[in-house]
Amino acid sequence: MTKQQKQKRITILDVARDADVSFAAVSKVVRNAYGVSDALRTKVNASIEKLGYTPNTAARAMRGRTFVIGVIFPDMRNPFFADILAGISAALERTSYQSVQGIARHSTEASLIQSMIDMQMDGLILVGSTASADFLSTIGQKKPLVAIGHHLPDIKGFDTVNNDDEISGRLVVGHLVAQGYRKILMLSLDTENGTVIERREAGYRAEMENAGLHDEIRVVRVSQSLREIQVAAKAILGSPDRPDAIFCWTDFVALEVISVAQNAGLAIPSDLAIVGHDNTIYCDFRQNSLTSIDQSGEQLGLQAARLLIERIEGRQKTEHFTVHPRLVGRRSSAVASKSHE
Amino acid sequence: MTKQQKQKRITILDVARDADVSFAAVSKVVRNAYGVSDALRTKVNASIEKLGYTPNTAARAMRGRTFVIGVIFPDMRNPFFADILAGISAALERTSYQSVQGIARHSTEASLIQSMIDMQMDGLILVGSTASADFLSTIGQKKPLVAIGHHLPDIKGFDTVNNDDEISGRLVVGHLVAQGYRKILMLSLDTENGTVIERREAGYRAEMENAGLHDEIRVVRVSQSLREIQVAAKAILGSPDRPDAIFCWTDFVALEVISVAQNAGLAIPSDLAIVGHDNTIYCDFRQNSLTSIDQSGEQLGLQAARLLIERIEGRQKTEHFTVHPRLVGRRSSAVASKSHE
DNA sequence: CTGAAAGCGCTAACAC
DNA sequence: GTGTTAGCGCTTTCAG
Repeated sequence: MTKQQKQKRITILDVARDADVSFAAVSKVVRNAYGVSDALRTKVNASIEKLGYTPNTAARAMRGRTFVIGVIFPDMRNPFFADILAGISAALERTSYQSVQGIARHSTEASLIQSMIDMQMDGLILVGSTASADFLSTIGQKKPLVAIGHHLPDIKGFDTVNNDDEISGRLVVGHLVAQGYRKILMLSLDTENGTVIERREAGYRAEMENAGLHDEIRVVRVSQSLREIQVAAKAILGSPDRPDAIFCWTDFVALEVISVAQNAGLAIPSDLAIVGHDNTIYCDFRQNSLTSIDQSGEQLGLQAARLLIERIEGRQKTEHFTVHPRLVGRRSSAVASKSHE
Repeated sequence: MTKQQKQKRITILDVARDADVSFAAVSKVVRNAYGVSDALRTKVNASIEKLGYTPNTAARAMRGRTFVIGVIFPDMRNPFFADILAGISAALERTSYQSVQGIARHSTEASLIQSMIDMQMDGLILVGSTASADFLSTIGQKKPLVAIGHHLPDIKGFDTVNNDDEISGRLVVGHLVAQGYRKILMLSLDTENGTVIERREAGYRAEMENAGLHDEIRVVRVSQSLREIQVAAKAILGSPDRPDAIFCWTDFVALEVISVAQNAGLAIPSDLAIVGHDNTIYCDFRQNSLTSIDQSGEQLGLQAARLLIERIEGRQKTEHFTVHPRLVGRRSSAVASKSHE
């Protein structure tokens, strides 16, 4: 044990002594509880300020709320998640809640969820969770829970916030068809429980049918690994019936496809159009100029935080919130180049 | 309060009852404490397994360690941080410690640190903190603390892990000079307490002197905002004495400069060479082909976690660890194009 | 080797 | 309006 640990921290008792009131009075002031006079409040607040008191969250956790919520991401590399977090933070700013984040891949997600529960967090936001709806329902029974990007029908026991991914797929195909592309392939994610991805694929298929391109429907699913994406992209671009457009499930994959296509000597967008998803900050760079779907991560995060707090404060009924995507056209799909000035 | 909160969780008492031993015995088994028979241990572990018991971190926190450490990042958009986190996670995997993350800009950093202390985390790793050394020393007195990317001389009271940023600067200039560039400008960060950046600048200056390019030394400092970077890049590239090479303090800035340069009709690397820093995953894309400095984020994270745990377990003496950067050459600085196959 | 007992700092009834 | 009191689940002496 280090020497540091032995230092005594300022507790509610120190404040009470300093302000010359009972420690219960201090607790009430801190919690904004009912039944404290202004005089007392002022006096206590002065002492809190003077001593630099902050409540011990762990101790709070043993009796009631911690005012901490946990946010779990599947990885930290996708800049889209930063947008979601920005939305969550914005929503939390006006409340007394704080958030901490955790990063967990599929295999470690359950244990991270458990340890956040063990830390007595008041609620959880799961972003792009690959856990089953059943599992999440079980957790939802124990803790307020909101899932972003997990939209099976008829989910009960926890709230969800989602982009309308079917529309995403439709928008992309509609756009590409309008630009004159026909052989449109979707490069999708090979996931355990990819409900978001499934909807996106469904939208792609539906709109392809709609455009009379039934025979051109082609979906290739690969993992998140850069290596596998590269191999798949090369295979697709090297095949005799090469597509003339590729819709990638997320921007990062699209950027990799651009890279592979350029290495193969293909011109974008004349030989090949590429569309991504999430409209991350990299899309706008001239060297990428990537057409993408904007699903407003900030909105998703904002709504998730709102729903979670409602849950924590007592709502029982399940709610599902949907945001609507829009397409942002850039050069990678033959949209007339727009000046950045 | 939601209904969920009222559900009773499995406690040490339930386990004790099930295993028919005292609850103190269970505590000892869980903590791997000295003085429990194998028979008792087996019995208790069976009950723990059977009941699915996990210790309540908050309750633990009130008496001893939580086995949770907090990691604070300045933002979530730089993929370099993901590498650092990967290193930390790898180091923690073989221990009983877990980590949670927090994201804080300069103005919210102090309060996030405080709330992690309030949550009784056993230690803190600060990545790219912009807080003063004094402030961090104060915190270091209360909690084990390791800072990554904060290398003022003579720091006491907390450990640091750093890339040798002076060498970074030297490597870049040396490389560019070798490639025939002379008018090398550094696009740096305008930070409150940019000690990492200052070292990098120092290396740049030193090597410029060394190469007899004293008169070409030019450092431009801008904030992290995309808008400001853009404006600065345009100004630099539009000026009459445009540099023939730009060293950017981080890859993201370099990518933006590539974008602006292309929009301005400049060819890379013939009109302009660009070098980044951190060797993030985007450097390798054909459309960027960005020469960059690799400072091994994973190594930084690994060492930071190691030092932190040593501190938690009792080390008093301050330690500083340094890793050595290397340059990864790509097309943006005229290195012969390498095939990706 | 095992168990009993004393809190850690706080919240929330409840009593004054 | 304000103070008293009883725990929350656990770790950690200290007796047995």
